[in-house]
Amino acid sequence: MPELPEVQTVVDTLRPAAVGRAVARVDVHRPDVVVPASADLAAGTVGRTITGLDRRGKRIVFTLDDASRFYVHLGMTGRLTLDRPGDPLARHTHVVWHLVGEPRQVRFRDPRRFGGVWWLGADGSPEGTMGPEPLGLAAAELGRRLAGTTRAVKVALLDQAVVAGLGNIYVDESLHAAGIHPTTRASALSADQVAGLNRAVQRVLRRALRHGGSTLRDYRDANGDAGAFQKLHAVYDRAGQACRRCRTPVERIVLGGRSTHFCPRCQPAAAAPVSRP
DNA sequence: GTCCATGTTCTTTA
DNA sequence: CTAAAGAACATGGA
Repeated sequence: MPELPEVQTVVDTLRPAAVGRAVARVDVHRPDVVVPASADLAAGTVGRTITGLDRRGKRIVFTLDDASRFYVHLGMTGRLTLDRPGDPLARHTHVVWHLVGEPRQVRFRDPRRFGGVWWLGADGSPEGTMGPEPLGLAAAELGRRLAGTTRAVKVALLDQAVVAGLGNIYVDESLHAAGIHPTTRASALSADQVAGLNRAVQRVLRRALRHGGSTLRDYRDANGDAGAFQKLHAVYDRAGQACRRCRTPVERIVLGGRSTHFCPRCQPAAAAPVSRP
């Protein structure tokens, strides 16, 4: 479910209820969603106060008053929601945090379990090999990162080590907004194309943030509300439908194993695209 | 039954 | 050796 706009919206809707609250109790219904397996999430969080809630890439980072941290990744179908104790516990709810002085509890639910909870302690970092945040990124830096790979620009932008936070929806939407064909080799982009792409990424992400992200199926913010940006998608999940800019039918191909949507008129094929089957 | 899905990581291939 | 391509993970909906 989650790319940068969705994850940021979860953080924004969860923060007022969570930050400043002490953790009264943690129910771990499914211990194997906690990484590493040796971590004791309950022991590390009960009695601590949540002092920070932030997003880094697609990771939701909780900071506690003893400087220990953990992050939640929503994977494909994960949700972090605020629910009343009386609300029925949905299937695949793996962890519940009870807070002091906040009637709602924080529930982590993830049917496919591609997501999870990563315990960092006081010394660990949520960074990993993640690249920079796309909002505020300089075009020259994006250009340096794309120049280093011959992969299709679509595939390169999905790589969290290149830029953090983009996923299948926003890569397709950004490439459309920039007028760049998804099979174009990343290293073959001109400086002008990179600059345009950088602007397009930021414009698309900011618009999506204003609309609370995209809800295709699973995504909800912490209050359980769906996003609205899916109604404004130009190409994503719109194969065969009219491009919102030029009315040409949107095409769908597979790149990097992922559905890829583009407008053949707005995004003309490059002279030497990455070959595809 | 089939195919597909907002993601990441491991394995295989070139 | 490295980079790229493909498979795998687990569940549910169309």
